[in-house]
Amino acid sequence: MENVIDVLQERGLLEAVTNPLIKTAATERRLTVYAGFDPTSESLQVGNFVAIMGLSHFQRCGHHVVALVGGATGMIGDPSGKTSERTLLSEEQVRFNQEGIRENLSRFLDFNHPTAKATIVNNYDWFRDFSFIAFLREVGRHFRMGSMLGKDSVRSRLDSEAGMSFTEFSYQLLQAYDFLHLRDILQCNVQLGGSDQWGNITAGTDLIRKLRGEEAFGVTLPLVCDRTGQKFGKSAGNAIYLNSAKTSVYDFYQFFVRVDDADVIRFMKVFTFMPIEEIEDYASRMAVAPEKREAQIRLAEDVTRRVHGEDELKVAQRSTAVLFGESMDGLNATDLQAIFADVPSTGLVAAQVADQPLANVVADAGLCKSRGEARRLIQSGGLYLNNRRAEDPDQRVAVSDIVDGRLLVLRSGKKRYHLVRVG
RNA sequence: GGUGGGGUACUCAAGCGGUCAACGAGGGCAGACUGUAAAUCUGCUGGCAUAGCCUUCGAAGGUUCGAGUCCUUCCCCCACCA
Repeated sequence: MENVIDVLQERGLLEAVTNPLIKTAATERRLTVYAGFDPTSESLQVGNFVAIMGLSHFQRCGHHVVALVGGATGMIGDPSGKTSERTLLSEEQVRFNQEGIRENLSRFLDFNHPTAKATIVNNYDWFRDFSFIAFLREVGRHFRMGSMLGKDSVRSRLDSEAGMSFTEFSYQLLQAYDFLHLRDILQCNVQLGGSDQWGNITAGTDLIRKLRGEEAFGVTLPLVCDRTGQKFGKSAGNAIYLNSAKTSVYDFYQFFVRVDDADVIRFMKVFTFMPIEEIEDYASRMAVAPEKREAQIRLAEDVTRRVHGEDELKVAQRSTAVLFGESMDGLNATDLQAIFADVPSTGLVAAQVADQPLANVVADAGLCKSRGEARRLIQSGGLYLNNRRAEDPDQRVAVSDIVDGRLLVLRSGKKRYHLVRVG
């Protein structure tokens, strides 16, 4: 069995460890590692993928893994909303989101593995009945102000204009306690997290050392950014989700197809299990013929297959072939519907479409935020109706534009498609 | 609690009573070019029934023919002091 720390390092997935002894520990015994996920949405995002891959590598190397849903910490983290209703609603929402997240995770972690077990827990379960007074007496007293204030996460906030509330300041105590609790109930001895989690993780290892006299480990993963320094996982300002109801398989696939040359090799190492040699092979071929974008296509294929399955991948690939290929003349509504199955779509009644100003239809369909924006898009030549550029901002949708009386294909720019179902 | 500074559009940031839907920069969107690229150049970037109208400058009032700009109260943030 490979050493998981070596594997992470080789793939550029290792930022730092709290204690180098973890490397020998990883070969000598079966570790139990946990990573936390905030249930702020019913679906994880591509941004969470790094941590998932991290856990996955641990499990593949024979260690136990624990995915923690931050039901309690998630509630603290978000200060907006109304206090009285919020707690109850959030609890339901968190339960709901936990299922979505569990579903996401089950595609990557093996919950039925005979030896390397995977578990999912929710920290709300142990924080719910933990009173503030009890928490201060049992946990708070072990934390020193000096070290709490010394954390980068705290200092940078205190130095900024935004400042920091006590609630946010206390967050590190909650996460430290999570680690301690998981150590007690599941013999968890490693915490995995993004590099921004360093302070929270060391708070946990310190607490365990102090109260249990044991050395627990922390491993941080690099924050994955693209070449422009943007945090990975956003497309046009929207997060890319792992759940196809929130981000269509087509958009998901396309997101990876469009990865920049400068990032694609690194992303292959991070987001796939492809052997390093094979990845290097793509790197050398890309150096010769970058315009073929073989690496991007392979990356998109690999990730889409693992997240959404073979069948969904095929549909996305077929859609891509048509959408970036020929004109759509000669295709009927049924063909189009199949091809555009994964393209975002909106249902509108016939009266909202036939003989209506194109700009209104575009706005109503949700392709643009407002009619004014739709008009500007048409004026700048960026709007296509059934793959033909719209020329006039005042033009109306002709009945003959509606394919088989059922469908309208809108496109903004070169690649953002939107389907209107007329019914 | 005291003193001082500050809250302007997605973000940063101009704005010294009318010429402010609000300079500029970044970001975003679109066009040309291209590899569904990068770089570059160009246009747009509050809403609408778009030569016009409506709603915005922390909140609410007030002064004024007219307020993002002046006054009052309140809310929030920052710094220093306690």
